[in-house]
Amino acid sequence: MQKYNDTTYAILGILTTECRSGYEIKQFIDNSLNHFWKISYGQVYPTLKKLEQEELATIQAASREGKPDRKEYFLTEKGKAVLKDWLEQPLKQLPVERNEVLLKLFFGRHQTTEQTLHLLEDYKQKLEKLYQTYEGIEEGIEEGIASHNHNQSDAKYWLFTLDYGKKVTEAAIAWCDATIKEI
Amino acid sequence: MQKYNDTTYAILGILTTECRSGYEIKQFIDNSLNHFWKISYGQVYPTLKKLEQEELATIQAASREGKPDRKEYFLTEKGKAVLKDWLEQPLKQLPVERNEVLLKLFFGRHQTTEQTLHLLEDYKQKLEKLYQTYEGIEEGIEEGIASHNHNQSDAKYWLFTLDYGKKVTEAAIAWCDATIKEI
DNA sequence: GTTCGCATGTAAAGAGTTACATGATTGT
DNA sequence: ACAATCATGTAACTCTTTACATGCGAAC
Repeated sequence: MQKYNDTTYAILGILTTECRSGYEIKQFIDNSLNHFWKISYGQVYPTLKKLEQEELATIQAASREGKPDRKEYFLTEKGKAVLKDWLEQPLKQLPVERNEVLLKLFFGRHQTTEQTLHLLEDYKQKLEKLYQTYEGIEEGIEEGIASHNHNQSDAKYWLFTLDYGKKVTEAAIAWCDATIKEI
Repeated sequence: MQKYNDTTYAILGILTTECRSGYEIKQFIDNSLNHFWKISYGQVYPTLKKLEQEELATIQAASREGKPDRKEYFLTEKGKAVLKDWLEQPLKQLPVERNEVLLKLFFGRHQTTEQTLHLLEDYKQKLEKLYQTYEGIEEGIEEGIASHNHNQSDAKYWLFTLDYGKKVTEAAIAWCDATIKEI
């Protein structure tokens, strides 16, 4: 089976929800996958175009009263098969996550102690803000369940991914505290 | 002051250690920064070339008995100033770290429970291996201190970055365990 | 002589961001 | 008129990986 990139699989997966247009997909990623995935319109539209060319999805033009026309995409059987196949594939090697803070800290000898402390405090603050973002997304998902806006069995998995973000961010914040004390 | 990319700053920083050649820089990154930074020869050599063109470093050809010739790079005052300036700059926004596991888990509804469990167990195993890699790097740094192979005050910061990797990986492993139980 | 580690490099392809361009509809 | 939101798209640029090409010196 032909290989696609993860961005393609992400969009393929989102098309199993009620998201249908490029605009909506981008919104969805910004609101619900933002803790571990992001995407720009510069990727969304070309990828959708490719999806149709490869017959993984079909397009339907939709005029909805009160809003501009849009293109709605629907997975084909082939599209569903490609998604299913990807889900079954073993994980690739864990990617190295580049971290600007650690890179600067690594060269901490060339900074003053104040600068290093400031770096860590700034990082900690950003992490705390991130944590709050996660809580916000979590609430959004829970509201979505309550108002039946999205599939209940999807929500379960969505909450798992959020928990990951929270746990890992907590650990990073704790490391900041410990390192600030040790410097 | 002109801006460069983080890869350039990483190399600039490494040139403050005893690493002098492109080959050595690549080795160093693979051995000591591998938990939060990586680089390919396709970046190393062109970046070094640019460093010289921009007068951030000078080249010296070096013949060492028993080994092929190589080019040794030395930071200029301008190079040191650029590095220092970057260290002082405030952090950019935290990047979104794409995570293939979370992406697959997000679409867990389209998998069997067995598949999801397998995904998480595979991830956990990879994280444990990663943790061991960190311990290996840590030992390497400690040996480097003992044998005076590298600057003592560098080592302090290097160990901080490793601790980060360990703490965050631990949290991820704990999340795997908790999620496996909950599924 | 051939394999391994040391050493330097480039070209092409792929991935992703940014900035731009366009236009509909609704509310103020 | 105008701003805001919804909506689609492209071109240029940057960054990175991969694959290839080359060659020295040592050890077996």
